[in-house]
This record gives sequence, structure tokens and C-alpha cells, in this order.
Amino acid sequence: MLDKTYQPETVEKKHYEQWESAGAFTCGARGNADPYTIVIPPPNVTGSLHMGHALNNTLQDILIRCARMRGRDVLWQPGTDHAGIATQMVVERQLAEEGKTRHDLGRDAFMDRVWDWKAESGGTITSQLRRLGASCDWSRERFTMDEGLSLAVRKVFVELFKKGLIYRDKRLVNWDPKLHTAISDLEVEQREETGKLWYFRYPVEGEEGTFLTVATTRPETMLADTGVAVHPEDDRFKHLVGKNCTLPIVGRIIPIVADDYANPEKGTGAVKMTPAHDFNDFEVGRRHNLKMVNILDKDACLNDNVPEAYRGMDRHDARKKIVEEMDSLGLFEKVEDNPMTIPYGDRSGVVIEPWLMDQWFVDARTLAGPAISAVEQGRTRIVPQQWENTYYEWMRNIQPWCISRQIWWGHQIPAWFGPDGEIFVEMTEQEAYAAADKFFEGEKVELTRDPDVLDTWFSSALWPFSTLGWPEQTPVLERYYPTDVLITGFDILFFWVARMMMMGLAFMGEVPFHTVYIHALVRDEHGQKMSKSKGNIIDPLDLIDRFGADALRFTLTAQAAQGRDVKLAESRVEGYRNFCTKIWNAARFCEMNECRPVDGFDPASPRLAVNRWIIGKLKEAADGATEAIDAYRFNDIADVLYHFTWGTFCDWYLELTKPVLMGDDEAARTETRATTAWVMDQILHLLHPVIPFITEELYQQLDANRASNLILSTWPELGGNLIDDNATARMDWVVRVVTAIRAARAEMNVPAGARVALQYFGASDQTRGFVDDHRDLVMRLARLESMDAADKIAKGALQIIVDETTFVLPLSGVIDLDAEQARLQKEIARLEGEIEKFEKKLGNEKFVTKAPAEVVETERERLNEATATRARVGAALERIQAAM
RNA sequence: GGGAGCGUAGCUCAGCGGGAGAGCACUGCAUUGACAUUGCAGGGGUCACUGGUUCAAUCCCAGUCGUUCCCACCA
Repeated sequence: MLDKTYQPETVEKKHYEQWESAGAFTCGARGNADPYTIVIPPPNVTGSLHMGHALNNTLQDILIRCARMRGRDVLWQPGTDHAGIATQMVVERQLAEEGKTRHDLGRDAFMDRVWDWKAESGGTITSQLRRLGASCDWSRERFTMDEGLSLAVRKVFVELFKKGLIYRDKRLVNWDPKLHTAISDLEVEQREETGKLWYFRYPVEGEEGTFLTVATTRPETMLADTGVAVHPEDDRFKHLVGKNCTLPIVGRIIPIVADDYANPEKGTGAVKMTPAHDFNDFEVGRRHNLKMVNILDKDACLNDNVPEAYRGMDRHDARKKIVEEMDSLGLFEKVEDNPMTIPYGDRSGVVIEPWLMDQWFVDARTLAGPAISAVEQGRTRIVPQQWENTYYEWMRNIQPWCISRQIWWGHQIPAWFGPDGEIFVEMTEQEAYAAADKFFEGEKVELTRDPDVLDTWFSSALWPFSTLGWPEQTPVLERYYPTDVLITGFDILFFWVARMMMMGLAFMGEVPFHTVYIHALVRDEHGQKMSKSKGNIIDPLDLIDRFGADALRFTLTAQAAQGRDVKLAESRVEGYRNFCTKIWNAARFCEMNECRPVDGFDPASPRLAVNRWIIGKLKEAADGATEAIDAYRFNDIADVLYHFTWGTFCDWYLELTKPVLMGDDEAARTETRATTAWVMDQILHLLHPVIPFITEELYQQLDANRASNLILSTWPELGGNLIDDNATARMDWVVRVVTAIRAARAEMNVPAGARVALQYFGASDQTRGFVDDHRDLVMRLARLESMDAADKIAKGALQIIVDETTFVLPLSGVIDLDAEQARLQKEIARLEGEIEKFEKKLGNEKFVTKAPAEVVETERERLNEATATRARVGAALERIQAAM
């Protein structure tokens, strides 16, 4: 017996364990079936589940469960990411609370500490994914710093280095003065701010009283100026090109050069050059052989390359002091407000400094080529397609990828330096020494390994094949690569998707996935991004606790329309929890009425119209769900199943069949029980990918003899002629008549409980047939006492027009004639509006000649129908008026 | 500066070249047999604005306004 209410927490736990122990998640059991593979976007190993994960993994689980039910050999490859900077920051914060830094511990002890933290918190996110219902193959769980995956990282690094696609270079990088590491362009967040623009006079050397005014947003960088640039065509400055300025405060003589970069429209037209601290100036400096003077240390404080008074100062303090000193020298001209973008580190939140240093880079431009063509040729499809443009845009303008990080948690770069800076990149230290031996021709040297680690995204880029065993050529790799679809948020399109494309093509020679489905962000109900500081974070686990995992999953699915953010309101979750309750109660109804699944039930077999009708509707819903899944239209899946289950099955079918179930026609009862059970069962199948827990529970409870789990059963693919036009016509008629009577009764305040007599007038033969066949149904659902033909209409009765028939509730003296008159007049006004519209359209010759014939025909039918109904309602109105 | 999305009922959003939809909220009625986490019925919208294409535009095109986001090294 089913409990009176659905208890998610016990059911969810029970079935998840059952699925796992039944091996339902394990790949490879269906050796002959087509494989279907998804790799999970690996969450941060020390993180916890947020709404974005909940959405992302719900969508994956829907595809995975559906594919499994459709007979595929499914692999959902799970795992976690070491998330270098993020994880290291967490552990460093813990250390800070103990008053320590990582340097107090030293590298090895610090690494142990992070591994401990990983061991402690690493299970959180995976257990939360289980609570969500994610049917990952946990036996294959991987971590980006596993031995095998680390081997893959080294192998890729070494091979790319040997091909010249990874190189070490001295360039300006984005330096994070708080985290003390370089970061990639993608990790820099540009923020719009109102800054200032200061105008300074630089004396021209040897020309007393002549000044060149430059404008700058960063006064402190003037200490590193090594030139001034003007545009070659700028007549104001032509005569100064080739001369020098004396850099105030510092006293350095710096050249005035002509370069196209200088924009006559910007600032004063003369721009100071700071090649060691500005990306543009760096390029100009290269072109003109300007000196590179680095004035910052790793904390972004001024170093010994500046006048003594400034040494050790913070960059912000230095700015103030520079402006003051320039002012006191009479070289400060003015200051203006200036809207500008300032670079911030996305993790640290501090202003990033361009800093000149040696780092490792990937030649992304070369790797991007094949990744661009793969999408152009459709070997990988991006859904929704508009994201392809974004992908192309970025890939075609891709910059060298800075992959070295000055942190400890991550994959240490397999590069060893010799005594004079020679670089040996090898898989192991042993091989590095061997290479060094060869290089130094037997001379014994000491090698030191590069202390830096790789950008986290370097290892994530290998995820689709490193998790499957690469570089070994394993059967699993052979079978499941390339994967089928990748599901991810647009926020990591560049970070991750683009890089997987590059690495997959470079090392596997094949795209990593055929389809990339990009979903939106989950926001709060007002469209605000969820953040700790705003305090508007909704915790998925909290919602699961309160409403059940299924309710949360259904909500996310129903809102996952392509190309739009998901705005999550708790009222929605509550609404879909109610949907789960509805299903539960429908199942209880089945149980109470002994609607048990019948083995080998043939959906073409029922004879009763109501049964043939619901089977037809079910087929439509099932086809709709399948189409929606294949098109990644997740919200449509939810929508079509919601409306079929609640609106069609519960609200109509279960009500329509009650008379049969309670009647004494044994054959009809048996057929209806079997049909009800079968449709219920199909509903459970169709809903299972979205709401796996409650459907599994009901599937098992509704038939104690079931040998297998719903998770492993077969997706409904209903063939052939299950849609019966005759059954549809009659049942749709019943629905129409019942609805019309109910509406009229409600509007005219006929007491809901009152059983009233109904007469019908002017019915066609077909309608009379429908009445004869379905009289009991209409009487029951519309609360009628009787239903008889009449040859005239009683005076002052309530009249309801459906199609050609006038239904009459002879309530003379009971109903309010004025109200009835008003009701009919309103109906007439509506009909006349329609008629006018149709007539105007059909009176337009261009419409009749140019529009498709079937459209014209439809409009004609509508006009005829409206006209006929108008006449009948008019007659009804006259009768009422006669009675007044 | 470049690009993209969005603007439809009070709120959150589907839809989309030929009769404006859902959920929630709101109003009225209904409680002894699946379900009040319910049922029945109802109110509510110049589909942002202006032009254009078309027999026909909420839908396609252009522009405007508003809004969100992405990319970009501009003193």
C-alpha cells in the first residue's frame, strides 16, 4: 500500500542505493549497444553544490537516464577538479587563522595539508550530486591530480614543448600582487570605474621653457617611463621627434618617438611610454628599442629602480606623492575625471599589474585552427547555435595562453633548469638528467625543477580523454571517445570548452564531443546573480530537504529554456512539489481501483472510446517528450509531461473513467483498469529522467512482481495507429460540453451541488449518438439529473450553445434573467467581433488570391461557424427577452 | 569601441508569419472515497516604441529607447 503522502527523504536514499548496488550506473554492461558518453564538468573538489551545479547536473542526468532507457551503453564519467588557486586560497586562509603562511610550512608540508583538506572535504560535492540523483558511474570517478591524469598532463606538456607549441618567454603578464602569481587573460576581470586623468609637463631637453604635456591615468608609472610617443603625422609635435625629454623627479633622459600608436585625439596627443608596465607601451617600446625599467616588486610596491624617497611605497601611496611632487615642481597642469576599465584578479579582487617576467605560454593560435574548423564543419555543434559566433570570435583572436602559476597546489611543470638556464622538459627527473648529460656531454650538473605549477584549466582541457585512460590506449578510451555531448554554462566556454576542443583535436585527432549544450546562469527570482555578499544564495540542498530532489529537478528543467537565464523562485519549486504529490495521488487512485499493470498489454487493444482517447493523447505526449529531448529543449519536456499528466490524465481521464470503474460492465472495467495502469506506467517512464526518485518508487510499488528497476527499463516509443480520430472527436466533444455547462452554471450561480435536468435541442445525428453513448459521463461531470432531447425550449431557461446544439437548463424562476441576458449579449458581442474580422479578411481580394488555399478555407470555416453560433445565441437571447 | 541576449498578464517566463499561452499571485464557488500540496470557474495583456517587407507581423527586417551580459591594451 502506498503511504498517504510522498516522503522524499527516505525514498530518495533507498533508491539511490538500490540503483548503485544494481550496477545501473556502470558502463559496459551492454556490450553490443551503442555507447553514449558524457563527461561531467568536474566541480572543485573542495566545493559544495550550488544552483549552477544543480541545473548542470540535472540536465546531464536527464540525457543520461533517457539514453540508458533507450538501450544505449551509457557512461557518465564523474570526477572533480583540483582547482589550483581556489583550493590553495582556502587552505591558506585556514593557515592564516593559525597565524601562519604557506612559507612557514614549506612546500611539502603545505601540499600535505592541502591533500588532507581534500580528503576531508572532497566527498561533499560528490555526495551532494548523489542526493540530486545524478546517475554517474562512480566506479570510474577521477580527480585531476590522480596519478593517471597527472601523467597525461606531463605527457601533453612535454609533447607540446617539443613541438614548440609550449615555450618560455619574457613578456608582460597579468600579475596578481595579492596571490603572487601570474594569471591568464581570462582570469582578469575588467571593471568599469571613473578614474582620473592627470596632465603632466615633461621638459624638453635642451630647450629651456619648452614642455611636452602628457596625460596619464597612472601617475606612479612615470617613474618607469622610458620615452614619449607622438603620432608621425601630428604637426604639433613633428619638430620634437628625435629630441628628448627630461623625466621629472627621476631626471632620466627619454626619447620622443613617432609611433602610430599615439592617437592625436586622445589626451594631449603625446603619450608617455612605460614599456615594463603597460601592454601597449611594451609593443611600442619593442619597436623603438626603449628601455624597460621595472619599478614594482611582487607586492606591487616600488622597488630600488625609483628615487630613494619612493622606494618601498605602495603603488597607491606613490600615486598621491607623485602628483604632489609634480605640482610642487610646477609641472602638474590639470586633472580630469576619466571613465576607464581597471583590471582586477577574479579570485583575489585586487588590481592586476602588468609585470615583465619569464612565464610558460601555449601557442594557442596554432592549436585553435583545427578547433575552429571542427565547429565550422559541424563536427562539433554548439547549442544554442548563437554561441558559435562567440566561440569563433574568441578563437580567431586568441592570445598566447599563460599557463604557469606561482603557487604550489597543482601539477608542477616538468621542466628542469641547468646551471646556465638551459631548460630540459621531460616526463621525469631521471629523463631530465639524461637529457642534461647528453647536452653537457657527460659533465655532471645540478638541475633544479621549475617550482611553478600549471593553470588548472590545463589539466581540465584533457578531461574528456585523460579520464578514459589516455595516454594509454585503453578499451574504454577506444569505446567512449569522442563523447556525445557536453553540458556546461556559458561562463566557461573559453576557459574550458575551447581548450578541450584544442587539446582533444591535438592529441586524439578527433573532437572531444559532437554537441556542446550551453545553458544559462541560475539567478534569484528577481534576476540578480546569486552571491554571498548580496545574501541571495539559494542552497539546492536546502530545497532538496524541504521539497525533495525531484521537485528541484523538475523546476530547473521547466525553466531551462534555451538562451535565457533561469530565475529561480521558491514558489516554483513548491508548485512542482505539488506536481509530485499529484502523481503520487494518481498512483494511489490506481492502487485503490486495482489498476494493476497487465503483462503484454497491447495499447491498440482497448475498445472503449475513452481508453482509445487517452492512449492517443499519451502517444502525442510521448512523441513530444522524445522530440524535445532530442532537440535539447528541456523546458518543453517538462511542459508537455506536466500538462499531459495533470491536465489530461488526472483532470479528465481519471474522472471520465470513474463511472466505468464503479459500474458493473466487467469487460469494460477490466479494460479500463488495464489501460489506466498502462498509461500510469508510461507516465512514470516518461517522467523518470526528470524526476527519477518518485517514479522509481511508484513503478516498484504499483507492481510487486517487477523484477527490474525503472531506471533500467525501456523508454516509450509508441509506434503506429494509436490515435483514433473517432474517439478523439467524441471525447473532445464530451470535454467541450461539460466545460460549457460548468462555466454557465458557475457564472449564473447555479449551486454547485445541485443536480439539474438538462435538455438538448437542435442536435445533429452525430451529437445524438454522442449523447446516447456518453450520457452518463456528461451527467456525472456536469452534475446533471437527466439529459433528454426536447422539441422546444422552456421559457426563461439557461441556454448553452455547443456546436450546433443548444443545451437547456430549465431553471425558470431560479435564474436571474437580467444576468442571463447580459451573459448572452456578451457572447454575441464576442462573436460579432470575430465575424467582422473574418469578413474583412475574406473581403480582401489580395488575401483570397495570395494566401494559401488552406488558410483561406480555414478562415471561411471559422466565419461560417461563428455566424451559425451567432444565430443560435441570438435566438437564445430572443427567447430570454421574451420571457422578461 | 566591438558583439550577443532580453523587453509578451501583477510577478517569473514559454510561444512565434495566419484564432494571445503557462506557473505563481488574484476573485468566486466547492470539503464524507486519489489528491485542499485539491477541484471547478473567472478577471487580467495597443506582445517596449517607430518605420519597413507581406494578402497577413507579437513573430521577419531596419532604427529608437530600456535592460542584462560577453569581448577589447587605449594615454
